[in-house]
Amino acid sequence: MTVFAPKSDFLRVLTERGYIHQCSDFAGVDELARTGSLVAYIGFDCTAASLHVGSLIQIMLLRWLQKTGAGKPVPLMGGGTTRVGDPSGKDESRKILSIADIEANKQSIKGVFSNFLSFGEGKSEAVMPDNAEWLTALNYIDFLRDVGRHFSVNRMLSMDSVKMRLERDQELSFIEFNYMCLQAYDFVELNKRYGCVLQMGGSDQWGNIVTGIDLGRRMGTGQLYALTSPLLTTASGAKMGKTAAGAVWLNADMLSAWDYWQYWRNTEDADVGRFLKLFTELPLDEIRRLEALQGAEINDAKKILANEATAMAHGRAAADQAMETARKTFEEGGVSTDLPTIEIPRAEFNAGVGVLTAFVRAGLVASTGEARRQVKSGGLRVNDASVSDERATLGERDLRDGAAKLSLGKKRHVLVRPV
RNA sequence: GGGGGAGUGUCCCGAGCGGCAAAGGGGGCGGACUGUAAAUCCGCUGGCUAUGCCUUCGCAGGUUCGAGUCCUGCCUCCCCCA
Repeated sequence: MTVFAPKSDFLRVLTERGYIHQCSDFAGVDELARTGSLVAYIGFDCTAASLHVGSLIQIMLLRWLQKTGAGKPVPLMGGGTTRVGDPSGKDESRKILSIADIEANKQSIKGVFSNFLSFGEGKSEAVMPDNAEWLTALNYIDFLRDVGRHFSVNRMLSMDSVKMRLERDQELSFIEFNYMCLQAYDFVELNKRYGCVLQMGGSDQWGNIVTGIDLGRRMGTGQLYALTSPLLTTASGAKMGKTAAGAVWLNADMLSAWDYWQYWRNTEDADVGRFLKLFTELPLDEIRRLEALQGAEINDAKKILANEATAMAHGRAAADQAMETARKTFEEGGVSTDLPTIEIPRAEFNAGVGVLTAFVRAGLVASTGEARRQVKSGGLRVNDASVSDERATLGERDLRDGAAKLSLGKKRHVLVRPV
């Protein structure tokens, strides 16, 4: 990357913290950011009911834009484009979601942003449009005449997202092939509506974004800009945001603050510094101190990472509570009443609930068969005592403060409480 | 339209002479070692009221004591020819 000394706080922060993969024109973006007149958007798919950690870096871009006073963040809901499906970076066609599902997903996703951005009509306050607002109103013939004529199929065929599919003989439907045209058109439309001149996104979006810049020039928007963030993987090569239990969702109703905190707490040593820079707002000199910690001491840095990241997504109170629960559970080996809890009717409990069944009910294992296998390898514990008899039952003697602690492995704990 | 090939354990890839709950990977989970890390090593990786029973190899039939494996039809995908 070329050496560029940004004058704006926005680009300086992004550069220092490692958010930038490519930018079409550093100086141009820098100047707009410096004068506080940078309107920038990032599109978000509505393919699931929540965004996950993989989108967090994008959300942070918008947050820094607002926080540094560089301009107006525009998180764009892809209510329209999600009906089409983006082929970028995907091997296979995406299944097409129903319009009702997309709408429900959109509503659910909207909530996340209020934790990260402040919305309003002010110059640096965020707005959240949905591209369904203009895309669904398009008339096919008009669109072809006004917009379609600016696209070269020759060039579209040479784009990585398309080329990859063609080379591997993988189906690329016409509807997906059109995705980039719609995304490009979004950029132009947002320019008209909000004076938006910068589109940001993951590095896999570079082609789509540049296509939008190009369309803008042909349709008279004036100069537009692109800025992409690196595609994040963990130090050992795994994609960000996926765990055994599934994606690391940002919505509290899909992943509890406790589990979210644990996700960050379990960061690999080699990632701590990088993640502190990207996913917290701690000052850089503080981060340098934390990432320099050696051996077991780096656990302190991970706790701070978990705390800061959780506070941003779920609030400071939820983060503090997760930390306290973790302290009691892991450092004192005790029972925190704030652990995830399931309830079992008193009568059923008194009649005797099999341990295997209890672990299934707690959601720690998928079936009694799996529970049985875990018993064999010593993975199940009740109140920290290893389960050796698969026919044992839970009873009054297992209750501590009215609940029994079931554990799978060393990290996953659930309380069972008779009511 | 004609010819050829493929679809396997509901995460993925992939072997499979008529005796198959089905080889081997990857991923994942558990255990050991540690620091709730990484790396490494070991075990497990259809379901159940469980020495048994039930459901699995694209779908539906058929042959057979017995079918992932053989036969027929259908669906989907790929390649070659038109």
